[in-house]
Amino acid sequence: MSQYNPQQIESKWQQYWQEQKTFKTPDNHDKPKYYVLDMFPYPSGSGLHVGHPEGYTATDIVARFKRMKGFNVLHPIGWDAFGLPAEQYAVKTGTHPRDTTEKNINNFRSQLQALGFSFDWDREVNTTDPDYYKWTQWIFLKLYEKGLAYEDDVPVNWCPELGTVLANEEVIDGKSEVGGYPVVRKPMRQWVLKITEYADRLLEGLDDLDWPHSTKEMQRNWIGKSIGADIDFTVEGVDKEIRVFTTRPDTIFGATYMVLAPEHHLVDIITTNGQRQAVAEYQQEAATKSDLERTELSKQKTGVFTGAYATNPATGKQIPIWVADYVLATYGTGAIMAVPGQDERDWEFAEKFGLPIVRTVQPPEDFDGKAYTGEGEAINSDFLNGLGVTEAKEKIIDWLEENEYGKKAVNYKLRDCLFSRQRYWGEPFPIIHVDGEPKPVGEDNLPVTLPELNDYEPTESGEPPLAKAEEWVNTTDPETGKPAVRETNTMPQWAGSCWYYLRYCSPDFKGGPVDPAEEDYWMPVDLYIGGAEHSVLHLLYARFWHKVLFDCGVLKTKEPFQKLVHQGMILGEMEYTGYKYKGKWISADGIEDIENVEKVKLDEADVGKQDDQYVIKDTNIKIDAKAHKMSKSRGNVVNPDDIIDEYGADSMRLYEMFMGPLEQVKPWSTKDVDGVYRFLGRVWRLMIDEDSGELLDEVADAEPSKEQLKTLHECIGKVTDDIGELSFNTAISAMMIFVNEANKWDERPKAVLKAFVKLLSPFAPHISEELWRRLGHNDTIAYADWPEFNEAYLVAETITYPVQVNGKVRANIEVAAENAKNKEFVLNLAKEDANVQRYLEEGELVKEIFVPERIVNLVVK
RNA sequence: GCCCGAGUGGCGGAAUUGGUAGACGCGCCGGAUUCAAAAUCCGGUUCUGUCAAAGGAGUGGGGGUUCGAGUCCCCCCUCGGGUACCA
Repeated sequence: MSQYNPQQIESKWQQYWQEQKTFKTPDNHDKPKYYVLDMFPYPSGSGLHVGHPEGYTATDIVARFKRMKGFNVLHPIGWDAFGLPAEQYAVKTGTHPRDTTEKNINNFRSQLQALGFSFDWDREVNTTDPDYYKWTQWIFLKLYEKGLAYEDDVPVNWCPELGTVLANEEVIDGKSEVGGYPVVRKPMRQWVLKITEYADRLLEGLDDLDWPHSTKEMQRNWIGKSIGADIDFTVEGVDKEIRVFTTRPDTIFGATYMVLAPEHHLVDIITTNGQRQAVAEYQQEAATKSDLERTELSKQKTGVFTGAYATNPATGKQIPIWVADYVLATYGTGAIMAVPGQDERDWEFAEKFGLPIVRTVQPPEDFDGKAYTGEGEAINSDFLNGLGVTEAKEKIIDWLEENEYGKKAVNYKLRDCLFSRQRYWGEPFPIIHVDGEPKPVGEDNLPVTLPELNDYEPTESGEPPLAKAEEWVNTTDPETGKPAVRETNTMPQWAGSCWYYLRYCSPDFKGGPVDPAEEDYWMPVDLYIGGAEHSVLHLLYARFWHKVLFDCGVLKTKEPFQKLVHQGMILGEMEYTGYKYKGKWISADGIEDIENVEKVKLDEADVGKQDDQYVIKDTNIKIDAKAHKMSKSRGNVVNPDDIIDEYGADSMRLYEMFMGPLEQVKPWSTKDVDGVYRFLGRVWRLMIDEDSGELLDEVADAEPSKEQLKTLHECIGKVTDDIGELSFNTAISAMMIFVNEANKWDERPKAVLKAFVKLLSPFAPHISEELWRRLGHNDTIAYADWPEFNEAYLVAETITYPVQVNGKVRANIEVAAENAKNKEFVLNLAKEDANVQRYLEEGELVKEIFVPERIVNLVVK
């Protein structure tokens, strides 16, 4: 008895690969290289979910394919292992985060190995390893030296109860997501990275990258470059000017008032005594609102008059200055000239507070809205009248510059990024404070390692946990011998992931983050696969660091990731939900309006379909049918281990690739795994006698027939092309077609079977290794030559032409290959067909369409 | 609101980029094998119609271009993702 037994085969070959170090990256640079990278995982306690293997299988297929195509392949993995969960667990249990992390990594590693991924395990990196974070710190020092890392008081979401700073998404309605404690905006001393200095280069660099359009677009929006003008308005009676940024300087004649953000530094100076109290109250109110609240409550504009006036430099008129929180302190100059005629927000505000509105762009006749933001001729604008928006902008900027009222200016939405966290489990900063001033510790003193602590909670005064390690904190400046205090903040989780792809090139290099020769050979990453949730932050920060290291002369490449692909999320199984009210089924529409509706999960067998609606079978009671995101709380999480136990890793890999296009969101369906499992069974039985376990008698050293070669080469062509385009689902389909065909053969030439096994091997490596061995090879299939596609074998003896009359197929005709391109011959044959003739008789033949080897269309009137 | 992306059988999806819509798989129906079942194998499976054919309809809806449209153009609807007072 020797049926296809994945469990046996898979552990055998996984062991073989490990012992033989089959996937060790070659040390020499004698071949073309290919660097294929996955976004490395955070090793969480719950282990792998089915989303991880999706991207990893895709890259593994490409890695294995490229090896067989003769490339030196770098295909590494590692761990993004700093982070909050291990620290929170430590606070609760006292377990050192290092121990938790190590345990989780071991679990992840064995899960990944059970899937048969061809990672080079000798190149594993771990962001929490001092040998790794030494270089994270080293890069920070470079940033510091270049003036790109600085300390600043930044308002952060401070939660006194939790004693920590929270990210915006961790704050809900002014309360902490965990525990529901109040959160306040509080300025704290933080490390900040000056990413804004690279805004233009980060924008321009996108052009040449082979990335999803939407991802590039998101980065562009995030950087948010806008071109306009800075204009200074003088304040009446105060020797101050207010600078505004505007993208519409052409509308300045319609600027009927100004607005300052509540935090603007001039508010206190210009406010008149009469308005002082009202303004102070308004500022107080604004301070207690979070950014989110300000925008969410934005339906109603609020604001107060400062009592002060400025002069509009274009009109010479006095315009009132208001304070309102719809102007953000953090964008532009924190002040605007308000042009209600051409700005919806200004219109809304002007309407509410009775401020004058002047149109300076002529709206089209049929325009019935309020503010008009489109193209049009300038009106009410003196010397700009009659000009289009673009010309008016140019002219007014010239005028502003001549009269020294302002100048052309560029602004970005992008802000410098907060780089410190008040936490333990992160990279310590290589910074000491001497006489209250920050000072780098010097390269020779790296790494600055994390001290041991007894507990991981922040101090009562809200200082980070590291402040408790007094012996560590209090040190001396090695240069001057003066007493010094170590920085007690740590770096955020994303620090380590900004450069890990570089470390893989030379994981043991002692002279820097990456060996220049290795970087020169391996970089850039040729294919990077990971989730779309990292479209902006990770990918932008990594590009930023990369460019900084380029400027430092550490790197020769300008961009890290040449081609990027996002795998689509895998949702849970389709769920059918019916609704009951007072014990009776009710239709799914309109249930929002009814209270006490009972949700009932339905089995697929009880579901029917009427037109486009899902219904309870044989009724017309509508139900909901939806696949949801996998989540513990929903209880629809699929564990890869279970699938491997039942079907094997090869089936798991194959199924995830067969589900649909890699980039698409798709619902999981365990019963569909049966399909690919059966396919592998058929592959097995194509060659192996299940009774004896030996090769079948049909498997022979015979010359392949023409037909067999055609079947094989159709498969080679399709699979080769499809891997190149990451269309794994159709590649698998092509292999299924081959096997369905080959199973009919009485004689199965070894040469054909071997070629097929090679095609299968990147997808289902374990069964392929096993069959390769049984077909008479003693070495691994991993470096076998990829089969050469030969189009000559595809030539068919006859070609079938569909024959249309007026665009509808009325017959199919067989034409011998030698006549297939003979237009006259084919058309005559087509017209002879009895059914075609019936339709030709209905009128006069006016046109004949002949597309060689495709179609015939006869047009009759 | 704005910016992307997508709508194809009962389900996941395919379609050489303008050339026979529904490949491949799941499910379902029928048959073979079996004492029986599992497993496996063979056949069928968009809807409608028919003993069978011939036909007719059909890729979210409406219009258009074309000999020919799932594919190209215009308008609309629905769903998914991102973003949100960025002046």
